[in-house]
Amino acid sequence: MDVKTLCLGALTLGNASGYEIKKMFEEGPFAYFHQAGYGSIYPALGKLCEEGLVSMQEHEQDGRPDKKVYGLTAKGKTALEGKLTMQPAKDKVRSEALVMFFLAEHMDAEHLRKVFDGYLACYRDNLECVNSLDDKGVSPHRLFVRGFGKAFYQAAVSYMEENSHLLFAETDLRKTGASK
Amino acid sequence: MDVKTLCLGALTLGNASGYEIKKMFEEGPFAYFHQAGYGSIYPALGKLCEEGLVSMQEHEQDGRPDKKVYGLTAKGKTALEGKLTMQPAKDKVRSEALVMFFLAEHMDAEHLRKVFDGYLACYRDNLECVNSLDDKGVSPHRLFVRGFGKAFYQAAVSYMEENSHLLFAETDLRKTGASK
DNA sequence: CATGATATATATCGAATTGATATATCTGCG
DNA sequence: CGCAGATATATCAATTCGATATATATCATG
Repeated sequence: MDVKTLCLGALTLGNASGYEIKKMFEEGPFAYFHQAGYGSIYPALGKLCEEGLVSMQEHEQDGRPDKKVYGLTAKGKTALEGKLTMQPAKDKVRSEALVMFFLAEHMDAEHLRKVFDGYLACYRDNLECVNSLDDKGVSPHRLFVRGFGKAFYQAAVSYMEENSHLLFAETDLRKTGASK
Repeated sequence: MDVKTLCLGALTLGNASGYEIKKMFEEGPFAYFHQAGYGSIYPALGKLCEEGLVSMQEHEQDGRPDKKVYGLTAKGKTALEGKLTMQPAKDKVRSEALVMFFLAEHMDAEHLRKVFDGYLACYRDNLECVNSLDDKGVSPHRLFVRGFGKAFYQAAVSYMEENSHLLFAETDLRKTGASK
């Protein structure tokens, strides 16, 4: 699934600028399961415009550069529906923190602790963030996706809270002599 | 974390060829939290060799091309330890299936069902696969990482089993007239 | 026994993506 | 008043992806 398809998908939520689409991947509805940066969004919108799959309207703004608001055309909607008939690729996770934990024996104990604390804090934030969303009026499909994210964050936080000893056991023993 | 660093990390598990490193990301220990393809692994190993961070030894083989087995040098181990002092980037998930579920209203009901069934089956496989691993003799750090994967897979499978109705509710109503 | 699929093994290449940066201005805070 | 952060578009080098090429062994299937 390329960024062009993702942009078409984002525009089904309503007209938006490149900047706003970026935010959908950063903090918005797509944040939990996909990402895209300016460097791929702006060229993608340009190409989609050329192909007639999206329309563009410039809104003058004082000071800031003109806002270019894109919208899905009928042709674009059809193209998106076509893309959605494919088989989705397998999920891809890339977690530098887990790589580091895996290689923890090559790490300084203090830094390991710092990385762990940051990682847990991050997942707690994510969880709190999803939990604070209002589900009223959200379509069941999207609640399914949101719930999936919630379940994942919850599982991650619980697991870390219950199993941190696996990462710190040896260090603790060395430092305190004995601790459970 | 670039592929060069990942290769150094993979080589801490023992000497390996590019092909074997790829498999570590495909089915092996890294499969659950990172990935890398030939197109990045082979150039990375070449560069690491030039920089003296890994050593290389060719093993003749009958028929198949010579196997090039790489090993971590002392300099390489130091370089890896240096890389592991950084702050890890945020986890990145990209799930085409979740994008599709999010946009399910634009999809054919039959295809949606097929995608869902495939997705659930895939996570069940993953879970079974991790559960069948033997934990004996594995260091606690690595058990932590493995357990994290297990927790995630378990959460995904349970969530999908319990909440599929959110994706199919409307369709079911249309087709059967009423079904809970 | 032939055929085809899968595994071993390295390597390359165009296309896509990342991540950082440049530019310019407004808003809100202390 | 200054400074950080938000708004907004855009580009670019470096990296990564995904597919493909090459060559052979092995294993199952009809």
